[in-house]
Amino acid sequence: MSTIAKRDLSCNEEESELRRGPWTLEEDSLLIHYIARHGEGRWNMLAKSAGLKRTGKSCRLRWLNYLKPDIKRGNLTPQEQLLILELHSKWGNRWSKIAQHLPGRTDNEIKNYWRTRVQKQARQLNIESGSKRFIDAVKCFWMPRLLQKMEQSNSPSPQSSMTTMMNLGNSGEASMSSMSSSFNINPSMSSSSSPPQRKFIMDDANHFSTMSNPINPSPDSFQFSQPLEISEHPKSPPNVFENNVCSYPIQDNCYLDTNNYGMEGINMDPLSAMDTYDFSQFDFQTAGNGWMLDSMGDSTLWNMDAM
DNA sequence: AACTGAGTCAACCGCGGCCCC
DNA sequence: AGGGGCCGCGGTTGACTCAGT
Repeated sequence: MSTIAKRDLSCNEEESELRRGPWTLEEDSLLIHYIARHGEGRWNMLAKSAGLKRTGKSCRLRWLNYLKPDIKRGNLTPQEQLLILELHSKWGNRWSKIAQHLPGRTDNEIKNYWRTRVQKQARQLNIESGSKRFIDAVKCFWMPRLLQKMEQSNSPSPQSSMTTMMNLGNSGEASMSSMSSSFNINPSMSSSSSPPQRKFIMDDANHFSTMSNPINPSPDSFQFSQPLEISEHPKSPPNVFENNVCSYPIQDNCYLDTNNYGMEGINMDPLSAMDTYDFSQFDFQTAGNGWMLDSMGDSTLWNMDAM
């Protein structure tokens, strides 16, 4: 008899005993109290000893994904979303590995986020998630918008949430190490009285930097591990997807140039000429990339509020 | 108010790796 | 070496919620 058949048999034998479906409060309470007394692990034995008519697997899942005290509730923050996008670009669907770098978030939650939010965007763009084109779209549109959202939510304490993000990243090997980045964000570019431009720097050592004046740096509160990097931005309407370079304004007030899968290339220098820029002016280089324009012109896509 | 379709997320399932005997 | 049990991971499902009509 095959292993699988044996497994099925053993499952059938116990099927009448075992409960399935949503957990009740009583079951939750049993599990919580048992783990409080005896600790977690040995899930099959735990299930029996605790008097739960559940499989060890089910107990483990319930504990790790729902009952464990340090689990965070609520929506993923833009910082967490950004980290997920970055780590997924590096590791793919290694949800548990990604989750290790988002304290309080479970692999299940991250996986659900990816499937319901990220893959939804891919479907709407009519592209395959995980494809080169989709990765480009994530890098060129989604990440910068998250960054901008972070900046907006950061004020009046601009570095706090970014610092949080970097701390998250410091928990392991991946962190934000690939995000040697430099980008400027000026959310109020379109207003006549622009606030001081703020520039963010991320380096290979997971150090995050911010400064109010990139020309004459005066650090707000940060450490440098490398000389400040000041990115240049193009002064003319960009080419799009030429030699796989994604280079165009991402919003009225931001400009993005990326030529790789990391965030190394992200520049979000405000570009005053882009204030009134209209996506419809774009002359895409290749017909094959028309998908991007079509979809990006739709303001309902890549809407961070919907994430 | 009732219906419907889309979105969300907890839970289940199958598989593979690891460890012990 | 290999069989069996346990554990963890990633994919999938289905119940529930909510917004739109």
